[in-house]
Parts: sequence; structure tokens; C-alpha cells
Amino acid sequence: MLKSKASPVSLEQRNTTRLRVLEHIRAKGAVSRIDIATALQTSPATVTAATADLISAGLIKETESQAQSKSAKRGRPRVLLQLDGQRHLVAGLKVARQVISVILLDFEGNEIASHKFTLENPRMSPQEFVLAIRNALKETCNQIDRSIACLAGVSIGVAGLVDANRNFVHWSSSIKDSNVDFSQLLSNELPCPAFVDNDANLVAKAEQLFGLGKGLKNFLVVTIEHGVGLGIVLDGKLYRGERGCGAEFGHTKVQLDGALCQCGQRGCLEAYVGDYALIREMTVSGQINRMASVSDIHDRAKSGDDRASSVLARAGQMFGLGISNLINLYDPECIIVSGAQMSFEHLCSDEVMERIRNGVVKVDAPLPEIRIHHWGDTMWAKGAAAYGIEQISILKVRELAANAS
Amino acid sequence: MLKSKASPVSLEQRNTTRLRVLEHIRAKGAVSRIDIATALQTSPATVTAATADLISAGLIKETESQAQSKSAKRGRPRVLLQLDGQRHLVAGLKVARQVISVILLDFEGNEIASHKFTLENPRMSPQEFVLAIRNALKETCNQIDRSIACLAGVSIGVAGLVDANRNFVHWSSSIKDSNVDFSQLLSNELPCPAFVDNDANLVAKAEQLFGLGKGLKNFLVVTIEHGVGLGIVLDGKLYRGERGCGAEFGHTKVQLDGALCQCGQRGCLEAYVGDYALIREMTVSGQINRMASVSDIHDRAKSGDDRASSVLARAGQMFGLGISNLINLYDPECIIVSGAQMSFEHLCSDEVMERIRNGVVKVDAPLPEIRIHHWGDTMWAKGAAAYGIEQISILKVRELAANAS
DNA sequence: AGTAAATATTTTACCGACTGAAATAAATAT
DNA sequence: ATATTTATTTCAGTCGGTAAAATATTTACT
Repeated sequence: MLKSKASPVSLEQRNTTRLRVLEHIRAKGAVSRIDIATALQTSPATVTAATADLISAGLIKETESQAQSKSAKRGRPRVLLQLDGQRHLVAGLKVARQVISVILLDFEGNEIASHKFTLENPRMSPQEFVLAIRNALKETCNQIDRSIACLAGVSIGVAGLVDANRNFVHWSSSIKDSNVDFSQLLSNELPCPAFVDNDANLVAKAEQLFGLGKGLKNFLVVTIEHGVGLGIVLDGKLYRGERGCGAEFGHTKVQLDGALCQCGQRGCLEAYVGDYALIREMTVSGQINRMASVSDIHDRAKSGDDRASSVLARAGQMFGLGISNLINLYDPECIIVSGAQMSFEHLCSDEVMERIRNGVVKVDAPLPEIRIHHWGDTMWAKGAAAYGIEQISILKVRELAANAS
Repeated sequence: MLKSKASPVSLEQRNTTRLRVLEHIRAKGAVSRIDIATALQTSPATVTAATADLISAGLIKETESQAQSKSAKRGRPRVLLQLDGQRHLVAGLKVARQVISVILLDFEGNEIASHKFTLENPRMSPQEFVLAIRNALKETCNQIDRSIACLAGVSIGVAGLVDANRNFVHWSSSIKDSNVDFSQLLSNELPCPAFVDNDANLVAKAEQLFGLGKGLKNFLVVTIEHGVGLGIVLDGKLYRGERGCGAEFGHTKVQLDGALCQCGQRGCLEAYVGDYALIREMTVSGQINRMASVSDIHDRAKSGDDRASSVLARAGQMFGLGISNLINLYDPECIIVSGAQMSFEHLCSDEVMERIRNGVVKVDAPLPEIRIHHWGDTMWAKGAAAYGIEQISILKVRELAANAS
């Protein structure tokens, strides 16, 4: 039954239509077959076949509520299709220096549970890393009285250099060893498919699936945390670059031989915008010792501290310069600035937006929209889960094709 | 016969295999069917079908010379396939301020003829523009005793903002009107298909088809002329951005509130690297009046003029900064620096390369290669012709599918 | 209520691209 | 001459997709 004589045209390019239909439904929320056919420039017959498969895979369902056809009042009513979110549960994890954040999402992106675990050891061996992940998952599942076995998939975000296609981590600050292939380790310790990727890429995925990038084809996601990250979606797909190390937006140079960056180079954007850069300026420059955080600087600025205002203003100027360069180079539909907890109002001020506008070469078409997204501290874990949802969708659709006896 | 009942899966995605085979043959020069099948991860049967079609379309041919199989000494010998360049002739034009350059290439990219025409009027009406092109083509064809009717296609490069898919020119310095649809005008005045695109994109196409980007999937082409341009090839395709205006690398900012650029903004790369910027520095800064060209500055620098050396050095520093930002953002396989006539040794010096290396975030993988390409003054026209070759190939393959009775 | 018209979806018959396996072709080794 | 090896072509079959016809489900109108 499984061993069909079928020809695997190319495992990579197979079932693209079904996946496109699924993504369209996810982006639209609820949509009829005829609208899908129109939007995807395909025939109704194809949509019927694709949606039938997706329904039998438990990925989508028909809704009871019915939408009126746009213009007409008679005729057979459209049946709306929507995600069948409850059927599968996906876990997303973000492994940071001192903490592992876990979130459980249903297939629509709704949060089911979340939890945080303090890491005693910030640099783990691969084996320790995987076990820490398993423990974190178990505890989080316990919260909702379910076992780890109920998970359809797990996705892990780390800062570092990752070849996501192979679950291969070239380097990460959380892991002692370099060049570790996690495929085997993960499948040994976890009862479901698991994936690893760079954290900024994962946030971009989250914006695409259920954030501000829903339905967009070409957009950039700038992540603000301690540093500045970039996720790139071109033609609906994550662009990872040739070496897979992701875009180093935080280390693009905004000043010839400028401020010293943590990376050892000079003039990096992050050396003007990163939290450590702001704190460095405040402490080094005299009166104030050891500022605890960026929000302290914000507080001081609001209460009339000119030095604090000046530090924030320069960060904004440099950030605006960097963003305008992104627009000049990528010409995206939209740039999404995504932040978790850190205060970054100074990077979205009117002055900064004005600077961006003035830094972009004028063409007839309007400027790409800049959207600000305050996620809260689940951003990174949700990003990971988003990637998991996508990957599990692909697996389910493949199984489907294989099982078609 | 033409009106087949066939289902046009999608005109855009049809015949991709045949086109991939054609591009592979172009990239490899001469290659056997079995090697194509291996390289393209497809079956020999498919390659047989595809190559049979391409041969009957006059795009490729079998060579007489035979290549030995790598390891074995017996067995049926491989038949090498190569482009059948002589069958079709394509014209490429570059329309600049004062001159139209025309080049005729065969389908392999070999130069058959070329010519330059001075333009009395740098800003033409659309009608004048098309007529100027027709005249330039006629004269160039006359040179080789052939008529304009022998051309399989014509491709035109202009500086400006072009929607290449529609032959729609939003704006160009050579054309009086804005937002002109050239489809109709061109088909009225020319006996063959014609295409318009932005000039930097076209040079990228030339590098991809028969330049230093042959066979690469992700690379950037930086063009050096009066200004600095950028063509982006990602996943084997030209990336044009959302608004289609191409990447404005020359107007990325390399200095906060820096030197004034022709575009009116401050701190643009071009305001440090463009020829007018160099000349401005030399003239404004005192002793020397009205330098004729960048090569004069080079001459002065070589004969010990410290001011000239300094001007060139700073341009190099800024250029290096810009290139390292490109690498940080795109992580390409390779960056090709393509120049026509202008002297740009100061942008490829060891110091500049060192600066690039130091500006790129270190990862395990080696730095993208930086290749310098001195085309000579046919660069822009050849770029246009390259795009023509590609587009005509697509048309021929489509015809083929339509004619399969 | 009954019928016509309108619109959405499904069914059916068929097409084209691709595949694996078998057949064929063209060389060398023995 | 024959066996062996390797490249290419032929053939029968699969898969995803389509157009057109059939079917389903509603409102409009008599």
C-alpha cells in the first residue's frame, strides 16, 4: 500500500499546490473554494481535490458559518474553509543564554501553554542541550495534563549559524561543540519530528504565518532584543543566503571606523543600537554608573536627562539609516520591526521614520510600509513554533500523497 | 493545429525543465545527456525528450567531438550537446545620455557586430525613442549585409525604473514622458519581439548567461560607470524588488548626514565613489580646475599627487564598506564587480579587499569570492542582448509546446 | 408551491510531463 | 565474433492538473 510505483517528481517540489492552498487559507482565515481557485489562478477542480486531501489530513475543515457571495444573492452559497487548529499541537522553544522559553501552539497559532526554565549552564554539550529541551517540553505538557507524546512537532530556535535543512548547527552560543548534526540526537530523545533554526529566521516565519506578514510575498523582519537581527522573506520563502548564516543586519557598517562592536569590528549598527551600546555610552560618559537596562535610559530621558535623550536619539538616527539601506537594497513590500520585551520606542519615533523616508531613493511608488510589532516575551518561542507548524504541514501533506493507495 | 485542448498548467511555470536543460547546457558549454540528468536530478528519459525538443527548436545541437566518460573506457560514448549559436541573432541596445550602443550577438553570446550612435537629443518622446532604436538597428545590420528582419529579438537597457514584465517604463532619463507602455510601440516598429529593462539588471543577466556568474545561483553584480549600480540574482532568478525599481546600491547611506549626492540626499555611497564625486573633490579642494575624468585623477595619483591618492583612497574605503554590507545582508556565493570603461582599480585594491574582509561577520565558511570583470564598453549592450537571448529562448520553447500537434 | 436562474462544487474524461524498466545503440575487451 | 559496458531511446504507467459536464443549493419569480 505504501510501496506505490509512483514517480516522486521531486520531493521538494511535490504537493506545492496543496501547500499553497493551505497557506492561502491560513492567510485569509476563512475562504471558499472558488475564491481560492481565483486567488491561486487554478481551476476549481484542483481546489476541490486539494481541499479534500487537506481535510482528510486534519489540517483544515469546513465552517458552519457562510459568507455571502460578493455581488450576487442567489446561487449555491460558498462553503468557507478554515484551519482545523485543534487537531495538532506544536511546541516552539527558544534557547537563550540563561533561559529556555517553551510555548505550545495549536495549528492556528493560538497559545495553549507556555513556560520558562532557567538554565544553570549556559553552554551545554549537544546531549545536555537535547535533554534540557526534553525536560522543558515534559514540564510544559504537564501543565495542561498532557504528555509529550501529544506533540505533532517541536521546533527550536537558537542564536547562531544553523543549516535548517539538515538540523545542523555550525555554531551557537548555547552549545559547546561546533558543527553538530542534531537530526539523530533529536529523533532519539523526542517522540516527534523536531527542527532547529536561527532565531531571527523563525520570527520571520511567525510574522508570515500569523503575524503582520500574513499573505505578503516580500518582506523583512527586523528583530530587536539585545542586538538587532534580520529575517528575509522573498517570494514567500525564507531567504537564508548561500552559507545559511542569515543576514547580519546588526553588523552592517553605518560609520567608517566607527564605534567598537562586541564582534570586534568597528561601525556596526549594533554598536550604536544594541542595548550594551546604549548602556556603555551612559556609563562611560561620566556621572552614571552601571545602568541596569535600556528602559532606565528611557526613564531618564523622559525625566529630562539630556544625555539619555541624546544617546537614544543617536541610536534612532543610526537605526533609521540602516533601515533606509535595507529598503534601498531589498525594495520590500513591508518592513516589520518586531520586538520582544526591550523598550524600543526610540527606534520608531517620528524622527526616525522621517529619517528613513529621507534616506530612501524616491520613486513613483509609495514607500514600503513599516509596521511595528510588540510581541511580548513569547516572540522567540512563537517564532520557533511557527516554523514547526509549517514543517509539520509539509510532512502531513507528504504522508497523504504516500498513503494514497 | 494550434488550438490544442491542452491544459496550460501555468504559462509561467510551463516548460521549466526544458529551460533548465537549456541553461545547464549554456553554463557547461558542452555536456552529455546523462550528465544533464545527473546534474538536474532528473531521469535520462526526460532529458532525451527535452533535448529532442530543444534541437528541433534550433536552440542546441549535438557536437561531433566526443568526450570520454570519466571512469570507463568502453560502453556507448556520450554525445555532447552544445548551444546552436548560429541559428538566431539577437540585438542588445543601451541607451545612455548621449549615445546608443548596439551589439549583435549570436545565441552563444559571440559578438557579430557592434556600433555606436550619437544622440542629438538626450530626452526623446517615446515615439522618437523607438525610431532611434530602429535606425540604430538597421544601420548595425547593414554592417553585416543583413536586414533588421534577421533578428530573432531585441532588448533595450535604459537607466531608470522599468517593469520588465510589461515593457513598461515608469521613468527613464532618456525619455520625456513618464509611465510609458512600450509593448505596442515596439511591436509596431520592430519586426521581432522586443524587451526593455533596467541596465544594471541586464548586466547581471549577462554575467549569469556568459560572464563570471555562469552557473551560479546567488550572486550580486555591482556595476561601475558614472554611478554605482546593483543587479541581484537569487535562486537563479533576477530579483527586482517589490516596486521593480531595482536595488539602489549607489544610494545606500555610508555616512550619517554625509556628502551631498546628485539625488539630493546626503551620505550616499555614490557621493563618495561616483565619478562626479571624485571630480568634485579634486576641483573644489583647491589648486586643480575641472578635471576631465577619473583616469586623470589616477594619473595624478600615480605621479605622486597626495590629494589625488587621498581622494581615491577614501572612495575605496567607502566602497569596501558598502560591499561588506552587501555581503552581510545577502550572503551571496559571489560578488562580481563589473566595469565598462571607467578606471576603477582604486575600488579593487588590496586595501579595499582587506577592508571588505574585515567588515564581514566571520563564520566558518569562507568569504564570498569577489570577481572583477573589465568588460570594455560593450558591457551594457551585451547585458541587454543577454536578456534578449533568455527571453527568446523562453518564447521558442513555448512555441514548441504550442506546435506539438 | 413550483419552476427558472444563478452560483458553487464535484465528477468525468483526458492531457502532458515525468518516471522506471526494458529495449536498443555503440563502443571496448577478450 | 562475442561478451561486456555504458548511453540513449522507447514504452507503459503514474500523477497533478484541466475543461466541460453534471450535480447541488440557493434565490427570484410566477
